[in-house]
Amino acid sequence: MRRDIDELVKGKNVALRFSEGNPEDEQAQYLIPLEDFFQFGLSVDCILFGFDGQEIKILLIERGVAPYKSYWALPGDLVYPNEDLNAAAQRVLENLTGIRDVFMQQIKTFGKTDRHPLGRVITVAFIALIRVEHYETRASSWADNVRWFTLPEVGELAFDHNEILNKGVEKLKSRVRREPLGFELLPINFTLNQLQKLYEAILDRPIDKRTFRKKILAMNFLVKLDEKQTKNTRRPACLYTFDQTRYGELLDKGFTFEL
Amino acid sequence: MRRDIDELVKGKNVALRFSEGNPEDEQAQYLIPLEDFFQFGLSVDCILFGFDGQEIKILLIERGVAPYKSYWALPGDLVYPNEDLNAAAQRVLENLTGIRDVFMQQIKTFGKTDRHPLGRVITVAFIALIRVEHYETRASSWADNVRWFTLPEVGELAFDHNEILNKGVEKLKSRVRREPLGFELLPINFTLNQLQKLYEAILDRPIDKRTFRKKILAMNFLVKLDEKQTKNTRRPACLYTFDQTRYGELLDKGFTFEL
DNA sequence: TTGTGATAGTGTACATTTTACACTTTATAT
DNA sequence: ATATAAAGTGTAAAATGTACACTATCACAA
Repeated sequence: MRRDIDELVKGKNVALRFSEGNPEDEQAQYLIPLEDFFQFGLSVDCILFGFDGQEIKILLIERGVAPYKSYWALPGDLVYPNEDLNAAAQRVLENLTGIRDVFMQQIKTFGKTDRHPLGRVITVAFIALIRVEHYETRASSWADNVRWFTLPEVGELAFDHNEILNKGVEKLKSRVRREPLGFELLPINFTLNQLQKLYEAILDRPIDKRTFRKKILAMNFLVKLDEKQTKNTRRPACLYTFDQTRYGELLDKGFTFEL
Repeated sequence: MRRDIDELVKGKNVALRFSEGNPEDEQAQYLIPLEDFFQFGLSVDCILFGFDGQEIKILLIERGVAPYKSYWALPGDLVYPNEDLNAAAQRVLENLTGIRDVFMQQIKTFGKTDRHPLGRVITVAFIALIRVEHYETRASSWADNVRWFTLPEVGELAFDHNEILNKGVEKLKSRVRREPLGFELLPINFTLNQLQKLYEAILDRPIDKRTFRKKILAMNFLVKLDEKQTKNTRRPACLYTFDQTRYGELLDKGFTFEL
């Protein structure tokens, strides 16, 4: 993939030569000044959202190394040279929580020239949603400490992570109304009350119970299960599950989720 | 900003040392393997949308250099080491069209490992909207040729630019319904019929005239001007303009644009 | 100047969607 | 058996969205 890469390290002002097709063809060659190429660091940062039944929480790590040692930060890491962006983000979260195939979406890339004290490192930010029931956080070599925060608990973070976090919360709020993301934060089988509480937590406003149930059931991709909630103090609630296949079929017919 | 950078070129396996605060403090130092750092190329690509009164058009350039010489491509360029992402995108479009302060939004970052034949170059994609009345395209040192395309006219583009373009069109369609972007594509003063045609072109479906006018005027941020359209063949239409200040005030009151 | 043609501009009735609102049911725990 | 706490359900009024067809105005040409 990368050719003549040895040229890169021979000296600071060496240009990288690259030819396409016939190497004799002068026209097919061009020079790119090294100064302009392969100068950037690249990282991914993940805003990992969870839901404990009451509140939306965000997983942060306490940095164990400089820069920003002992600051709390979004989990993130440098991208490996042969790794896709999504793969890097998945890797970060797998190392941290042990979960594979986390639901994840890219939200924005942050690239201010001075955002990293070490040099020009740009970062691609993702939001990730997990079912809290599953997670098991692990300390990593980069982190002293790992902890779930509610939004108001979050203080000053490392790098530009406050800005990234704000963007992530904003995107979660807007996307959760137009895409069926909420289910990623609940157990596979959930009650309608759990779902409603989740939406109320994300959108930060109360929702009328009957209206909510009518709307969400009318969309016709929730399947009512025979089993009911166990371990409830009082009357147990019916369990539902999100039918991905049915949702896909609806999409094909031009349906758009909206809440 | 970047310290000890000379280390970078001394040899392939040298690590970059960085210390924060007191250099005596061992704890505050850490090593990053060179292999993982400053390995990436970074570019921006712009999807430049224009509207000729009938159809949405996209500006493409014909590449004059390898790779993908003589393919059509989105305008883009490598980001300078000390340049912010937005600044780079603005520069690309200023060089191409002579316009400064183009309306622009980041849409997504594309970073597949094999997307660039030269090496690992990731690109941050933007959509940009301009008033066609103003533009004056210029050939650049990178481009043989510059031309507006309608969407169906676009063939196979360089790199992964078809994928980027599709994403851009998708984002334009969804954002134009939730943000007052359309006005960026029309002259400062425009008629309601022009505005309607624009929406019909972007959303690719007919809209009822009376419904459209009622909706858009009810939002209360369009100002009817005294002057009327000139150079019309038949009855001239009233001109309107978008009142940015008024729109801002509405936003503060919790209003959300929706069409 | 007058007539004609093309586009601008307007209002209403009906259908749909959204909202607000309070009581009954059910399983559990005592 | 009974008390309790949470689950679950329907309707009417308001607001919003949609469909639809004619009149008004100016430019141009005769």
